[in-house]
Amino acid sequence: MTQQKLDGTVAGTLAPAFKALGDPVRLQLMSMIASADGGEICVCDLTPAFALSGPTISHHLKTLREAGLVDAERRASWVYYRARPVLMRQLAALLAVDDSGE
Amino acid sequence: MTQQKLDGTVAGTLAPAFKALGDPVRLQLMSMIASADGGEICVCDLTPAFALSGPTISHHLKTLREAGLVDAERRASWVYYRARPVLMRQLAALLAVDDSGE
DNA sequence: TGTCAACCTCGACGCATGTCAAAATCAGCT
DNA sequence: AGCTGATTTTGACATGCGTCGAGGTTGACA
Repeated sequence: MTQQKLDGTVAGTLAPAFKALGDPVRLQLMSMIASADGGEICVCDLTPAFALSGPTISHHLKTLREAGLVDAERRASWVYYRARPVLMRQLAALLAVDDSGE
Repeated sequence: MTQQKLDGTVAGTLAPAFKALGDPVRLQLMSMIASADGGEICVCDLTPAFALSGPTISHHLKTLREAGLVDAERRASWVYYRARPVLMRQLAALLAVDDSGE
């Protein structure tokens, strides 16, 4: 009887992060940001990679920001995004733990 | 310039799985299923663990099923759910890869 | 001060989602 | 056949989400 129900607080914290990754556009944005050379990438390099309007990309980036998956910093005219690996590691760890019983 | 945009097909396949995990209830359901003793667990053991109606739990289980995260099998009057670790490993691997540049 | 480019916010539009009660299905039992 | 319990489906409702165009803010530069 090891039905380990995840703690409600943990679930409430991690679920929004999974949710933020649950959109193909945001998943691709996240992969571009996380694998960017120098650890960061400008919005002006992200936007033209998609057939979507600027506001829509901005909205998705805000979602990733609010989920705690990325950080943004303005320098001069450009805004640079970088990944926050701590949270990503938590997500990966949770999936691995779920996996352990098999 | 390693802005590795995830392939659109991959993103379209994996995003729904992340999306399915993007709800606290489903995340807890998933943890109970994945860590269940014997690798499987009955719906009748899942439902009372939440302050939600039976139909609502059934709906969330269907979402997990359609995302490819779990399998269901009916035996006698009861339906048993078990995790599909292959997909979970893909998700974990993607997060780890994103992480590698840091 | 004015102008331009980059980026974000606002308001609106359809569509998807979480939830429930009610009804349907399924399997065992009498 | 009929009853009972377990699970899913259906129909409905309110809320949330992805998208866009229009407008606003910020910073550089002349």
